[in-house]
Amino acid sequence: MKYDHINIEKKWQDKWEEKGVFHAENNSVKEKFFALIEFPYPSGQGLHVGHPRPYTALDTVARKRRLQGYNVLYPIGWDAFGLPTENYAIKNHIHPAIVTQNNIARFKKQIQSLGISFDWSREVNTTDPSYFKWTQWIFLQLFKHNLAYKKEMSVNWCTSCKCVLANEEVVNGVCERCGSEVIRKVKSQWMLKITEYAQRLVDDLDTVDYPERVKAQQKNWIGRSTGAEVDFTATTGDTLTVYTTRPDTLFGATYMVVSPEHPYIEKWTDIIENIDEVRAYQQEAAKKSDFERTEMAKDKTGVMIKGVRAVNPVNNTEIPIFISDYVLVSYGTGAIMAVPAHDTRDWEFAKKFDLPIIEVVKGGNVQEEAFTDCATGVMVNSGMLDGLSVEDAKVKIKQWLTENGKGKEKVNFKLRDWVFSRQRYWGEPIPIINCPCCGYVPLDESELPLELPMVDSYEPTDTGESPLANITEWVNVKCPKCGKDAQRETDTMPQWAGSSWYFLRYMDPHNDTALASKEALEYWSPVDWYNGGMEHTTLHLLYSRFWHKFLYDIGVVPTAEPYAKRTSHGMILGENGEKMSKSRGNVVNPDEVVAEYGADTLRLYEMFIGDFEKSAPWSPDGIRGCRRFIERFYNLTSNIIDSDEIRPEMESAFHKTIKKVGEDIENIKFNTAIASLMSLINDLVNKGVTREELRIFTILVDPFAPHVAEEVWETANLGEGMVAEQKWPEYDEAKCKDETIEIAVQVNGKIKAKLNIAADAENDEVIALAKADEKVSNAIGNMKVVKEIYVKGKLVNIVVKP
RNA sequence: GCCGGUGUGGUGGAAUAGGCAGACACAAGGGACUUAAAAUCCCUCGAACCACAAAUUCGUACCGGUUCAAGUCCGGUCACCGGCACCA
Repeated sequence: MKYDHINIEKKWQDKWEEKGVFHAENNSVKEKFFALIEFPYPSGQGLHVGHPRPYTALDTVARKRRLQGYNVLYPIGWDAFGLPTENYAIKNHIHPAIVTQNNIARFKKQIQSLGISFDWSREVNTTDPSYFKWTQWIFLQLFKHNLAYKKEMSVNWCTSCKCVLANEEVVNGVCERCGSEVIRKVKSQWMLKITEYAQRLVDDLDTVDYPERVKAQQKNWIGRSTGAEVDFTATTGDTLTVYTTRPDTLFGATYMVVSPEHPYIEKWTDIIENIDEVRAYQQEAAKKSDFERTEMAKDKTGVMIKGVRAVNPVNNTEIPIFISDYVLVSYGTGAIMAVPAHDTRDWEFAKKFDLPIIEVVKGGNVQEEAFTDCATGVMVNSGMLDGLSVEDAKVKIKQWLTENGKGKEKVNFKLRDWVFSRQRYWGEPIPIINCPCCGYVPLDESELPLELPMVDSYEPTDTGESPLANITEWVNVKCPKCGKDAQRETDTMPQWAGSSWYFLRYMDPHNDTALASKEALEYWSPVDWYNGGMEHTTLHLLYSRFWHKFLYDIGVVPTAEPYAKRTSHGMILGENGEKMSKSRGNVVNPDEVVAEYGADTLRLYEMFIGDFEKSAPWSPDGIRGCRRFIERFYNLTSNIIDSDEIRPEMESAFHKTIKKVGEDIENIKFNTAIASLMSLINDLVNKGVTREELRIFTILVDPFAPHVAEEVWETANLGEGMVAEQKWPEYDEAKCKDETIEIAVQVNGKIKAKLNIAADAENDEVIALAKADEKVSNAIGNMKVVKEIYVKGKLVNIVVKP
């Protein structure tokens, strides 16, 4: 019997929607389960087969949880602001809003053809004013709590997008999005103080269930380090503070280095004897991008500042001060004490400039190379620290510094504040008015949403100003505070804004008096299970945790963390094992797969292709096995034994499969869950299937291949209603066990025979049986038995000696 | 350089409180059905030895260790992937 996937899948998709079986209830006494996927950016390319992998995975979980009686919220929406849409709009002279609308329509049609159990009644769209009203509202709260501020600073500027980028968006010195060169540009930017939350963003990772690799990457990115600030006194009388993680090596500091941007250079202009040389070096450094500076890391450059020296507070030694671009202005204090004996960078610099190298931790040959692997060493040449371990020396010197007013313990982070403005049209306008008298004045909340003006030209400008700046009728307003002439902020928010809180909107998507009602937030928070890509670990995931913590602090949301559990899917690669991309020509469009094999086959294959957390290459051959499974399942309906019971000989197989499939789904081992269903169906095809067996099997298949499950349910008349309305079967642990089992018998670890024994047979009994076996006794021969081991249900090992 | 991960048949991948390596599937080969093909069904399928079978030996990147027993644990090496990187 041929399986007509085209008509059957359409039929059930319509029925599900008609009955609203996937709609979540907001006022339910049932236990809730909130499953979340990263909502897609509706690009012009449409879906490729990588998109459905996470959607299907959580759909499998969501469908199973519904069958288990949970009130499941599994929503979707569109992260639709952003540059690709805007660039496409500019090129083709279509308004980005129209482009967005078209792309969404296409994405929606594609996704709906997959039969994912999304609650479409809660669809959100970040570009919808009723949505971004609340994105702007959150920004205003951040502003009011001094977490949003404007700052003149050197920023990453993409020469092609003509737009500022966050540090996170610069990859290897080029724009993450378009691959163009990124240069430094000094601009006034809106910033968000994510650094204020750095410590909590690290600490609270202990309270959530994320994969270790995700936690590690976030910690790495936040880059917490503990050390000390040490005050050196310059010969000018100024205090020059450095940050170090190795205060124990203070006696080994033979010179200092300040970054080219350090403010003391200005201050000391008249004192520095070689100021021209210093200035020239500053200018050279300023020309280089951050990337160039780090690329040339190997070769240290710098200039000694003549006329000023610094005094080491522990031994009053005068040491020289250099400027060098290997010291970054943006980290610590922008100045370091250099300990060449125990730091590779300082060592290289000291060698180049012929500076003294003093060993302060015993163990290496510091004239040959820096001895950095010295955490367990002993202090030397260090006055009061001599003889102490590195660990103890750290404690003692910090104490000394504090007591003598020469420094203090200090924690530093690599994380920097979030550059939040973009000089583009297609983003949320920042709801701030710049008044010459009152400064930055927040728009009154009653004026939200502040919508984008409809314009003809939204091309970026070369001057670095937002295209909104040219629209004078929009820009020029009266100051809400003093009523005088003022101007709107013309920068827009980055794409990360709308996606930093979208999961909250799903809880109550049509609310127009709050981002979501208190009741909805209380009931649905936190997200129970969030699946997404590793590429968002340091961007979206960190940003949204930051916003959520802020919303928690001001009493808007009930939990400190937004996501209780996070999982990550591997990519679907092209047939050639490379990442799918248009330029590589290895993109597989799900539409074609759905047309040829059906959505169920695609879903099943995406889950069967391999370990969900690892990437796997697409195989046009591999998918055929999944289609075969669907057909074998469908054809079971013509092989039914008229019985409403599980046959005794099938009992353990069914109980085991129920257990395995259920556990594997929760543990994201979809591939082995499907393998166990395949094993069972192979048996059923041979032995036939009773009505009850088919009923159970169909429910187990449903989370993976819901259309064919419904069709089988209906065709075989297995029960009232749809499969989607049934109860997930329970298993009985006692019935998962077989009465007789096969064990292996080894002699000295080599398998000699297989034995069928009763599962509950005792040690002695099994060993006696094993020894009675002809092959085993031959192997033992007349050697001496020294040990007999029976591992219950697994094997026997008889250890013999000649 | 630092952090994280991975390494198993022709292929995708199973198997870790240490216990029969290769489940499940794909591809390939052989057979049945068919005028033929497709589909379907049955058989074989890590390697060596061998006419064949039985038996034996080898085999989870590499070297070594612990153990009755190691893909799994420990020490070391190599390769690849991802992230970070002059962060003091």
